[in-house]
Amino acid sequence: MSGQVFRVFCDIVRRVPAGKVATYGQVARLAGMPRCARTVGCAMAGCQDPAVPCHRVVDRFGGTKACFDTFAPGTQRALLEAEGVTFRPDGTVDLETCLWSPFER
DNA sequence: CCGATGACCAAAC
DNA sequence: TGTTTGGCCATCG
Repeated sequence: MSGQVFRVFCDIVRRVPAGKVATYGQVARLAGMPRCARTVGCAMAGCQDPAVPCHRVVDRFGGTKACFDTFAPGTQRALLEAEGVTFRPDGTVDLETCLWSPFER
């Protein structure tokens, strides 16, 4: 919570409904910084705020392997599946079905 | 206190 | 059309 940008990211991630996922680039774009996708992940890893569903934020391909440092392997997937998010056979989130649209809620 | 790195993405060559 | 480099903010060392 040291920066205002950080706050913006949290606000956007917080408005992602259960059963939907958002990409780092999407969140960054909504925050007004299209090239600040890295900061989003960094902020999530550094903050880990319980009010911010970091597990609903995935990379552009729907992969969550990069989160193994913060989330144990399979933990994030279990949370998303519990919320109704569908996964592909390759272990990535089905963005075609569960990608969150910023225009809805 | 300063330098380097990082849960990434998109534009440019 | 594919590959490479740049960039943004925060956190770690």
